[in-house]
Amino acid sequence: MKESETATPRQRYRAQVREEIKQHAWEQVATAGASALSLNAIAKQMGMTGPALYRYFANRDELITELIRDAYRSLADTFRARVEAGGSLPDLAAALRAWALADPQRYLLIYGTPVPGYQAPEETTRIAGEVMAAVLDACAAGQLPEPPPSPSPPSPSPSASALEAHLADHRAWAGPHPAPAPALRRALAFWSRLHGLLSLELAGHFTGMGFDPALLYAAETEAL
Amino acid sequence: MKESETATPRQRYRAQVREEIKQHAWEQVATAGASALSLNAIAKQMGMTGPALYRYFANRDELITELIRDAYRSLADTFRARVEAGGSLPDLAAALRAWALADPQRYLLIYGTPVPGYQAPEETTRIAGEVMAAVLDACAAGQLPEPPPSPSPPSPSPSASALEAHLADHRAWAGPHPAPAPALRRALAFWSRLHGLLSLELAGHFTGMGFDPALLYAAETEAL
DNA sequence: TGCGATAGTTAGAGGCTATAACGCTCGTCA
DNA sequence: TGACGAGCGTTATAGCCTCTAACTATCGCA
Repeated sequence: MKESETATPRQRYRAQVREEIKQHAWEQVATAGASALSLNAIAKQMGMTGPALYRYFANRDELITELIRDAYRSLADTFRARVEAGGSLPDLAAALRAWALADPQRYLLIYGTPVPGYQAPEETTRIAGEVMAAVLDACAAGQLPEPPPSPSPPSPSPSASALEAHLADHRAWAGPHPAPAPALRRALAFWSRLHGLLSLELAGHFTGMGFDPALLYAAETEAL
Repeated sequence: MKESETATPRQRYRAQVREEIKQHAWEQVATAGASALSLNAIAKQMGMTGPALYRYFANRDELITELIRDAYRSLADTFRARVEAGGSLPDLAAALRAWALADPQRYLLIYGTPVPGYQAPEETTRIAGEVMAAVLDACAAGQLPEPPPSPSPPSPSPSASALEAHLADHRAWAGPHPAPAPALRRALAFWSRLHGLLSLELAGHFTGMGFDPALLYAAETEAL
């Protein structure tokens, strides 16, 4: 709000119209999916002609990129808030499902099928990194500080320990995060398993199967 | 082949052109994704004008539906062959990954983001059921016939047993398959976990993270 | 051999993205 | 306070796309 106070009237108007465009864009995305988003239709809804929108977004891709950025931002903020409130991994899992079900197309916008040529800008990948960092925080928090090297307990399978060794060597994606290798592994399992369930559920692959996806989700959450 | 022998020349020609159209369609899908598929472009590649293709497919959706059906058919055949050769669950997992990596867009065509309004025809859901049946076969095969009701072994977590009880009551999706509840649970875990990994990998969410997705896949396969 | 079904054509309506060129208005600054 | 210029929105246009209508030409069967 500070910025909008100090800006010139022209800048304030511009920012306001951009927001209005994005709002209509979200409505279209929510109802028909990102692929059906039409600048022309948005302009008509706003009582303008199509080309006018090109004053605000260079092209359709730039608008979608902005929506993707905002979606990542929203998810990162949601996770960050949970983690700072002391949330554990199951808390994050529940938050993720709630966030996804609140607006399925928003989830699919960032984790759904990308168009082959698309390259996300640096800012987007940075925010995506924030999301992973929050997951890593939760994984590293609810964990034994340093499990002694007794190879007995629930018999870590060969692939699992091979993976952990590999991850210990390839932890660039975790940035400067101090999470130990088992936490890295848990974070990847969290991400991929829950994404698997959510994307199948949101894509409707469970409809008609009769069972309740929430129970499956809860069981997978607990298995982590 | 029998059919094409008994058919009239007209019918044979028609079937042949349909196949040629689908072949060009697959090329487009493989390079630019299903959303970029253009009947016009296909027609030009074949030396025809756009409207000519409407003699063979009522509209763009019907062509895509046919591609989806063929993709499911291909996956179901792949699974069925493995199961009949005595393949275990890890075998199916490896086959799934190979099938997905062979043509990522084909995988995403059936398991990627659907367009909101789309309703799959009965035949498609039936073939999708075949895929699940093969997984259920593998799950039921490599399993203890009837674990005695001793609630001790690796302490089944509350959510997991609640889920199994729920699945025992809602097994309509398994059809007449005789798989016990734990097998149903394993099949769903197989499907959702591996889909999670594959869709993230194919969507490029692992690129730039440095680690090898194959190792993560192997570890998850073993965890099943 | 002739006729009917069917393949492929052109023409065109209506949608989309995107650019170019034009007026008009609003805020700023002398 | 008044003039000027930046920026907003318009129309026109090009070039895609899907899909329909109407016409022509051809192929195969009776």
